[in-house]
Amino acid sequence: MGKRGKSNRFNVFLNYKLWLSSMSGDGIISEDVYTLLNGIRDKGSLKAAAEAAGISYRKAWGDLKQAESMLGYDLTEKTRGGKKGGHSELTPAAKKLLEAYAALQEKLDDAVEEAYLELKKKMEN
Amino acid sequence: MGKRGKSNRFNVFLNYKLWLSSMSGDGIISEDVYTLLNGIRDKGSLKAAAEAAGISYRKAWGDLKQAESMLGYDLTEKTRGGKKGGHSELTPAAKKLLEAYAALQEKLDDAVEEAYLELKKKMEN
DNA sequence: CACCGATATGTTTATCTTTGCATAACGGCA
DNA sequence: TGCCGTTATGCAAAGATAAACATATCGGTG
Repeated sequence: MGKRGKSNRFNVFLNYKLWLSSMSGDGIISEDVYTLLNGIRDKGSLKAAAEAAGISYRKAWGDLKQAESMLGYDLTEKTRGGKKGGHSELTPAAKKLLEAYAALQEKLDDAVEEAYLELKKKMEN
Repeated sequence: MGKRGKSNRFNVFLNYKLWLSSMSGDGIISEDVYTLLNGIRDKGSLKAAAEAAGISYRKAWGDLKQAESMLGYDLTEKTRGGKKGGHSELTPAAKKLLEAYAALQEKLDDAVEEAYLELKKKMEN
């Protein structure tokens, strides 16, 4: 089986994180927000979406509020009271954003995977 | 000049961050480490590199140590004492890593820029 | 109308990250 | 040998971030 290979393996993973910011850099729409929006679409409430995402309701609510204020339009339509206590659902703009983001993420996942393989190859020889 | 355009501009920027981690996810080589390595190559000392990067020496030293322990080999060769008090320089492995990383970053910058334009186009119509 | 469960929001705690401080070792040089 | 500037490292202090807690509001429903 020879003696090469196996010697200097580059055993690390390449990770990345995306986010949108205002031009001043302060406002942020993080990956958390996308997760939340997905959760809201699936569950119909911010509370349930926050639980599913593993973050506190307080933070989920704050993140969402900031995202909406940064974009300048609503991502969710919320109601209080009613038979189920209230609910939240996505606006058409939010649906569009989710769709566009999913495409973006898929493309970047591929690019990162490819770049990682190249990095690995360079580091292993 | 018509009335379209200008109405719903998607005035946000797409940002991203890269890092390497061990398979267990704990060890991390962040962008800070690459900045530090570049600084060490240019300045010849970790102290100067940390200052240039705008982080404390304490953190710079810790980050570097962790990166080296995670990779399993040294990225810098350091000496204490001597005429200038001591100095640090990159190992060949670190130079290789910097080179490979620069290529990776360039490729991903392009991919992100492209993805951003697509996202923008989708969101603006 | 009292209750329920979700939204809405301020306030306090806890957790995590980074800085700052202190101290030691090192090795040329005056 | 005493000084200088850098590496090396522990530990306490400060800052940033998120969780927890505490209320208040709302609107169907029993």
